[in-house]
Amino acid sequence: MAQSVQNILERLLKRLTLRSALGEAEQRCILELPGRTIRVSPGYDVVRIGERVTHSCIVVDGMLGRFGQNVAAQRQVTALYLPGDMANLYSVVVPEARSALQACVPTTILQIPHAALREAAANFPAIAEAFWRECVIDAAVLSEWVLNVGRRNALSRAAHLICEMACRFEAAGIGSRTSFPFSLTQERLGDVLALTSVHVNRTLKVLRDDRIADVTQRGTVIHDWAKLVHVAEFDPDYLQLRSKTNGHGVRAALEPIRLSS
Amino acid sequence: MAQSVQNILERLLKRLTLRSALGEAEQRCILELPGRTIRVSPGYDVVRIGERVTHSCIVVDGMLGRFGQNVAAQRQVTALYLPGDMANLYSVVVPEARSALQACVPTTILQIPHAALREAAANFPAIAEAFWRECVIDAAVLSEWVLNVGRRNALSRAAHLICEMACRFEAAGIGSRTSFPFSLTQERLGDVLALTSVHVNRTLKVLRDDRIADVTQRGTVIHDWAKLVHVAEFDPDYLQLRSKTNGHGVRAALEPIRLSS
DNA sequence: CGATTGTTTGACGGGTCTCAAACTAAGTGG
DNA sequence: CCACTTAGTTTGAGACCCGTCAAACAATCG
Repeated sequence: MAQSVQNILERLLKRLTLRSALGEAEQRCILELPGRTIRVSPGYDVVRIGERVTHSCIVVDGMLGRFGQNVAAQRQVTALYLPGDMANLYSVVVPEARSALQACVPTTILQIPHAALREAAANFPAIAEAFWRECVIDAAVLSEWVLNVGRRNALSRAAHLICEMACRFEAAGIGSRTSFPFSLTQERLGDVLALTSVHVNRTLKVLRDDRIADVTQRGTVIHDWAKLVHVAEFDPDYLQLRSKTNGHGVRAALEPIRLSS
Repeated sequence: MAQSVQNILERLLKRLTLRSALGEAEQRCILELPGRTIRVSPGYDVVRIGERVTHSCIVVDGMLGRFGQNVAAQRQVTALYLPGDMANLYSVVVPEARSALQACVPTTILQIPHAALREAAANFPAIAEAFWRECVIDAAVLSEWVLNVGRRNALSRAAHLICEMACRFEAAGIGSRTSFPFSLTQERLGDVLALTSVHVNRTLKVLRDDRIADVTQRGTVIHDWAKLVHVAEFDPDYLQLRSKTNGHGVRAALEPIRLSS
């Protein structure tokens, strides 16, 4: 709980190097980013719509959700951010917030000034590229979510969310693939899944009765991963969580920018 | 129709400078990008899922759609690209395609090698930032689409799509706000709106009968913009189509990267 | 122990899907 | 110029998934 800023930045660095190759100087630059941690309660708006954002934040502990809203005051979560995630890295290049960022549970965040992130990106093109890549992967996850909401029914959609959370919690080093501290009220789950809380309840009941997974206030436990994946039509590739910086993939692709800077 | 590569790059440059400040050298760099145009028929896959992409493409004429697919072979369009748009700029940093890119109508595209785009980004940090920003805005549009699919009914959803297309066609300089060449088969519209073609038909009929808008094979005509916007709950801000590079906004934000490179 | 927040369950209604068939438009070849 | 084909649009009937409304139940905290 009481993690030092240093620990958090190491976790961020681990996340970045999973997908982008960073040299020693660049890694040091990331670890030396300035920032201050704040702790917020569930429902607290870290960013409000229309606000001009000056800091990006890393989730240290807890969970943040990105929200859109229609006139009927129905909310729709468009992204969930776990410990180690840069929740609004994109605000560095588009500082006018078009969606809110809200704590889903008691949450600690580390706020890093845009100026520091820009300076890091300016000094190290590989960092600029890593930031760009993180934003693109964020969009890929969002893209999968459109497919989810548009083309899967409530059961499959809920199962898909659980699969995604399982993979992301595991990658973040929190809990295991089959048991992790993912717990939202059914109301908030409805905001994520585009369902009413009543239907969320019925859907979770099916997953429970079929002995596939339990999603409760005390966390999530998966009893039958294979069946869950099947119901969800889940393919984890889009999360880009498997390291690629050791093969010839990303590293090779990076070279042109590296060489000419 | 027979536009020169030069014309297309000028259109691209116009798009970029709408949202990012680029100096003279940077503008010249964009205009000197190499590429070749190809013409494809509706249904042609410019990019297939799983493919390793080596070129990004700009839409010259026609329209491209980005597709995801679930196991039931239901397709979901996650983005539409109009003339002047960089359809898969993101592939520069994530070359493994996670979704297909398909021509929706007869389409001409300009393919630009990743290497050239990387070199431009490496030589000019402002170009790297502009590319990053375009990807982030793409994601913002996607984010609005999640809200659309998740929280609006068929009528409102269709109206929202028409509003978005109206603004984007206008910004691209094609047709007018109330009359523009947006025409897809109702089957493809269903792929975009996450509806069956039958229900697309019924929905368009309501818009037609209420004298709000006509979407036909010969294009789209809007009869009552105010009513359409109201039905759609449309707010164009998320498209980021109004120039901001003349105020102190983006230009000021750019300075840190400019200065230290 | 009451207040509050969240979960669970039931009955009913409506928006969208499915299946099916008729209709229209455009192109092709005899 | 006219059958014929093909792709797309339009309309109807019935079914199903999920939303709405309502109320009981459970858990947590002062």
